[in-house]
Amino acid sequence: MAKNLLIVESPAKAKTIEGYLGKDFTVKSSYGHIRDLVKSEDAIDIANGFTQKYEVPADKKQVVNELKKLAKEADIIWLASDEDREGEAISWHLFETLGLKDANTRRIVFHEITKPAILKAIESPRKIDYNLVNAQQARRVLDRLVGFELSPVLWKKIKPSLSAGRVQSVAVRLIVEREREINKFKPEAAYRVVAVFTTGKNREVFKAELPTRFVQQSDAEKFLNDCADAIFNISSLETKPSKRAPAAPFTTSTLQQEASRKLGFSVSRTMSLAQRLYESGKITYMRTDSVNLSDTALDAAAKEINSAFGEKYYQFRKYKTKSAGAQEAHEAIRPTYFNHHTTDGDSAEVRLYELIWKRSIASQMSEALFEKTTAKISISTRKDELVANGEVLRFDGFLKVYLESSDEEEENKNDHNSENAILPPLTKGQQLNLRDLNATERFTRPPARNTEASLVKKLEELGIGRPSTYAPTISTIQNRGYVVKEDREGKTRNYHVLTLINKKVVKEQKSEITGAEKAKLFPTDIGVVVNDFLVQHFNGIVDYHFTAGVEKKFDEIAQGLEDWTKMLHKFYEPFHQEVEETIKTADKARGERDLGIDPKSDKKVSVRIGRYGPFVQIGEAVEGEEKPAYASLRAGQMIETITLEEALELFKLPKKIGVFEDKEMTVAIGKFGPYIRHNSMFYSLPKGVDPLDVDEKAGIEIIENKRQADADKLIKSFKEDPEMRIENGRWGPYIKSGKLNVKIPKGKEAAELTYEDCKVLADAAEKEPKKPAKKFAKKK
DNA sequence: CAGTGAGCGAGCTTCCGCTTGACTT
Repeated sequence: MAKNLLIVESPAKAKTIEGYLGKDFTVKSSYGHIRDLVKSEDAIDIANGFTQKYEVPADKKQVVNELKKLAKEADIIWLASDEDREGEAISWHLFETLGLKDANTRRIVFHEITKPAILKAIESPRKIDYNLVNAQQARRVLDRLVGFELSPVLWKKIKPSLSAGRVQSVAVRLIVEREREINKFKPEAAYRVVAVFTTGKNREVFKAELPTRFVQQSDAEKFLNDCADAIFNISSLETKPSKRAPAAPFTTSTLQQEASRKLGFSVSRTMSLAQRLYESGKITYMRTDSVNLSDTALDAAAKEINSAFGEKYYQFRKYKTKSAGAQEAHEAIRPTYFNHHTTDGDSAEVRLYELIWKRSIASQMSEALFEKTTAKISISTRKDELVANGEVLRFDGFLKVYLESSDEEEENKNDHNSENAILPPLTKGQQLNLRDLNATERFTRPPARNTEASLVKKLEELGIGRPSTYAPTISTIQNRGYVVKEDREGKTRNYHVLTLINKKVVKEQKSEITGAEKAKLFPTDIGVVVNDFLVQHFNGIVDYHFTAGVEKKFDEIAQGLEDWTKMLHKFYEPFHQEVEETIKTADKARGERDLGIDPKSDKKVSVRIGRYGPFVQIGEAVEGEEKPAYASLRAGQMIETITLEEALELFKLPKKIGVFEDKEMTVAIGKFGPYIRHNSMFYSLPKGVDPLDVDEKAGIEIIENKRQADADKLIKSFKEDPEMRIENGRWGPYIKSGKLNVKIPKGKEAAELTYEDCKVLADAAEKEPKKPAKKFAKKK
């Protein structure tokens, strides 16, 4: 029988440690926190020093019971939860809930899961640090008070079931404010001049650019004309060495960012893949804010670099955390075994593993060395000089395995930049042959919309949220409908290009797509209304620096410099006052906006949020008079930005366009685009057709075309039941039984199936359990 | 793939952080 019970937070960790400690130790996991505040209003007794009422949630009862039993049988209980605020609280909750005794309980901590680290920890146990526990309680209580007092204000003033909190509300605010910056942004055009020169016998080609841009087209044109007969010489040539150092190994946040940029993973996908790698022992813990590598890891990395790449590629490095709120209870995310350059598993797992391996290995490698060359080119007819930049890699160093990407790079990838190309051999004074010269109109860019990962980056910079909550927070603000992750189509924009051809300037107009977005975060109307309400009435809470401020207080509590109940009182009293005041005095917020007057009816046009979402209204509801006209906004339209014209357009549809086979045809726009409704059937309009242009004749044509296409698809129909048919689909034939599509089992020939065969298959398919509507459906 | 948009009232919603499943494809 084991004499010792050691409890950690994660079962995967428990398994590893059990292997290190031998049979005198039973190592178990608490699966994170084992208790939480009760859900009801009496969870916190404010008048009584913020006394808390805790309960063991249903899904934790089993764990707690097992731990209780094992604790009774053990001589010594080792509480080995993480060494941070939350970890200390977990130990305290375990102590309380399991009914442990001071005499045989030991609190130990370690930062890395290695045998020496754990043995060392066991040699120097301590007591539970109640200052740290108090800091956690203050954090927990403050979050509950903020969340559970603020949310009901929203239910009263905006809509039921809404939520607000210290973290999520700031996340939404970041998205709303970024969207406003983008809407406000006015792009400025200027001409960028690029010249292409040839040199030497082989007529090698390189590009040079004018450092200044011309706002006026006439200035750009004059420049080009001036160059028509000019002589170009290298006026100066400068070569400077430069170097680049590798990035620190991954934390949760940087892993999410790189996996998003390089692999296109959402933050939750990254985390669940990382969890799988962690559970199968391939990487260290994936929820961390530390950039530290353990000594054993450093040794292993050094060994691997020396043997795989050679000594000159190795460089010992120690990284310091940059994020203010870091608690560093774990190591950085790294492979468990540096000599495993790749791994098995599905391709996403493999790609994430390789990313982690490369980043970790590169972090202990030498700098990359470059030679940067800048050539200035004089123009005999102008004072301006053209500049050509070249970069030559002299030693690859860490670039042999890994190059960190950046958001800016993503931004610039459309801009055909000539920067950092390789220059041919050049000499000072050398005369160059001009091959091409043009001036292209370029526009300043609005600030970039956030991706999930770039939002995580900002939250981390502000010290808001923790590694374990970044992914859930991003999901929450989407699930609440405050923010949507969407693709949006761009708009066509014209720009001008001036080109010097045969010593004459030729003007050309070209067009490009601008503003197209893929998987970016957009605020919704309800997100905007909730945010504006919170900013107006609870500015202190949604202030970007609120968390940083309270974190400072929590640190003081943790150091025993501040009393946690005093701190909470100081916060709570004015906050609660604000809540009461707002409930009493604030108006209901519907985000209403007046767009102007409808020229046809002379009535007021307004938009606001209704029960079913945002809608436009023409006129006002007055008793005894005709009801106002209503129309819902379409996807991509927002209260804040819709114009009067766009709003009035909404009333042109649905439109009756005529009669076909004694039934009316109606054109409307639905979730999947414009369609014709006829005899309870839907017919999508062909792409590019304006629904307002569709008349009776065009409508009939569309319906007949669709019927013809359906007939072409038909393989077989049955007299017994007109709803039952076999059709040719994209992936081969299938049975269509009413609304249900049924796969044809392998080995059966579609054309030979009888009605009875189809009926049996369809009935079987009907009985099959339907997949749930959402992955994480509502909790009961 | 609708068009809707009044009011009342009971009963419900909601936070952040620490952990994994149990589900699909």
